[in-house]
Amino acid sequence: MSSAPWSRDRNRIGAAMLLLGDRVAAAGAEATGLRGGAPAALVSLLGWADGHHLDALAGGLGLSHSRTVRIVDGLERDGLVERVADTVDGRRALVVLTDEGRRRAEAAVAARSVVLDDVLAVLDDDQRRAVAAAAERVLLDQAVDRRTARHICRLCDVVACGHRDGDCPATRGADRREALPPTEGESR
Amino acid sequence: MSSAPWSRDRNRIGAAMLLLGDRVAAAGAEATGLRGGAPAALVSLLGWADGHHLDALAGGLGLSHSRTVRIVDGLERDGLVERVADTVDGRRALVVLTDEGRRRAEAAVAARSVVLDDVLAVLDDDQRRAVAAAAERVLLDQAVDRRTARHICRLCDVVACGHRDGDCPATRGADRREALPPTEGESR
DNA sequence: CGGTATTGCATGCTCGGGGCATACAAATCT
DNA sequence: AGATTTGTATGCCCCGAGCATGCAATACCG
Repeated sequence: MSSAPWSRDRNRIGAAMLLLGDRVAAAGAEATGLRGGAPAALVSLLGWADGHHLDALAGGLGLSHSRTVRIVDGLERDGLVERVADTVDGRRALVVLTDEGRRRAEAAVAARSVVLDDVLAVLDDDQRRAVAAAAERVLLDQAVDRRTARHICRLCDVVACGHRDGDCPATRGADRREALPPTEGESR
Repeated sequence: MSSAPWSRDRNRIGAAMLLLGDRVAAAGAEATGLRGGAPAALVSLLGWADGHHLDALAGGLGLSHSRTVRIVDGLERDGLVERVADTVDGRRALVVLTDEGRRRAEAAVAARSVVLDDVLAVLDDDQRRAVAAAAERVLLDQAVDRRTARHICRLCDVVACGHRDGDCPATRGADRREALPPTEGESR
């Protein structure tokens, strides 16, 4: 059997990607009871933004400052997040997860994993590994800077991702491009 | 090098998927000058919904009837679509693409292809084939019925997809589940 | 054949997400 | 101290999404 034309393969990849995106978004919304950018905000907080100031979160989410303010307002209203004043710089509002917020964020991450498992269950181990290797290559290639990397990783399970031990492809790709010292500690 | 744990692979697949989704959505919006569900509506019209009534389009897009009405309103206002009365059933408003609408829809499909090519360019041929094979399997597995299949295919390039010659994985998957005669022409 | 139910489209309304422009507060510069 | 910069919050608007409802055409049924 000769291989299908690339246009056909390409289209299938796009369709499967769209399906996964829909499912993941729905799962995140259901697991947190939140919609729009709020689930991603929660997960990003869990991953890297906890205790950071509001603008850093906005940058990582790829949202405007004002939008991020409203999202944090909502999370605070729901008791998932607290604003604490930065003792060093009084202008800054540091956003910290509450215990309940952490639980919700973890639930969102878990829900995403469940969906991915479900959708990918039909593949065999070799296929899953092949897709993962391709994904790693794509991430290394596409994460052109740290801000982009954080945006890509806005729904990541930071532990699984490898963020903690320097194995996150997006971060690695970004560092390579920016020629930062690879041990640089997450800049502002 | 031993293989990475599945949780790590899974997360990378999810991240790459999210990246692709963002890029495709942005490209569709830019190519059409439209936002929200409108680009998908155009592409679905081009693919299978041209000349169908409004509710069919709503079902395929996975949107409410009223939302679809507004989207069609907008497309009509922009001269991309026309409502024509169904001569058989006077209640129905058939939605047909104008020439300009067809051009826009084709532009959206092309933009999606460009993005997919760009993102996947870093892979070698074997990897692309492997990912495509995995995508096909996922689609066959996940398209549980025709409505779902159309939703999955709402951004598809219908020619490349294989819709026209019975090679669309989503449609095949749906037909298998619904045990419909495989040669059924599904409306249109 | 006339009345009722169903189907299909359109519209008013509300909710919420998103961003822009702006106002305000703290810190830094000169 | 005043001026500028940086960070946050708010008013405003646009638009996407759905629900409930209204209305028209068709289909069903006595």
